[in-house]
Amino acid sequence: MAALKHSKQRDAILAFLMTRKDHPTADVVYSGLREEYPNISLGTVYRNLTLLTDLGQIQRLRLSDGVDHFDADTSQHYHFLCTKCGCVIDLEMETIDRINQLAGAGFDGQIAGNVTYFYGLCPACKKENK
Amino acid sequence: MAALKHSKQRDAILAFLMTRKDHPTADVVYSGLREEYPNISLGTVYRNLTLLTDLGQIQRLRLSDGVDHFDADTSQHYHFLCTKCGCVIDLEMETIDRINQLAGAGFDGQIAGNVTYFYGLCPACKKENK
DNA sequence: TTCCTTGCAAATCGTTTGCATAATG
DNA sequence: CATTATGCAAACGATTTGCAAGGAA
Repeated sequence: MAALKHSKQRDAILAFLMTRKDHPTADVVYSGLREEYPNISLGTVYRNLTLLTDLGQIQRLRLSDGVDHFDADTSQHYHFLCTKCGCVIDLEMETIDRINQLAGAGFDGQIAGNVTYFYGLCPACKKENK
Repeated sequence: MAALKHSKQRDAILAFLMTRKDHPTADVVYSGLREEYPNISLGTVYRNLTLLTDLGQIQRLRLSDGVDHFDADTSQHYHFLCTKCGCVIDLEMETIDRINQLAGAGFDGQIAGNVTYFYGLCPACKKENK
């Protein structure tokens, strides 16, 4: 198994993610880091985002917008995707993991977990829509 | 707005989808129809799957495996994705739409719905794993 | 005849990967 | 020195699209 070496880029990527709670995409991370690291490449960003995800230091959000989002908050929590502006917001709510039991009843396989996120209009778009 | 015309290909795609409950991908639909329609193109399959989805005649499942699956059953129900073999199975379970209320409490936006699916080992892979 | 739909191929988009070079331990 | 990480560009896989020709109303 690979013997992880330190890298400025990886640090910068993780640091960048920790400063934001809007769950940026790889491309946003890339653009955001271009200023401080003009030579950083998209490949490096992707490689490190995947690595950090595998290490459990960040989490990858795969919503239905077709682009992966990343979140430095690895605690269990739920997300909201705005169908109008596409923004992703954290939701404050209790766990709903008991739905796994509901799903498991009458199912012969083994339920390991669920993927759940909510959609609709974010506060800003809702206000605008009036 | 376009004035929908009839097409054999569209009929065949819908019919094919209705014969299967394994939630095939566009490519599987394409391959499956090649026998009866040797000249059908992938583009046509994609175009019609999207059209049928927009018409509400089928539903598109966007799971975390990176490939869209399609389901001719448009009634509300839940899906299970096997993390080992990648198969997609329907789950028999009551609605969990009340989680929308949980999500909406303390959220300023408007929750329109949720995307939820379960994952783990399907019956076959579970048995095999012993 | 109108114009929607098709087949085909090229294009797009997000993401991954090969390779030579740079950086880390 | 042994290896991992990087930058760059090319490769990828899924899906979309432009266009000329075919088919439905």
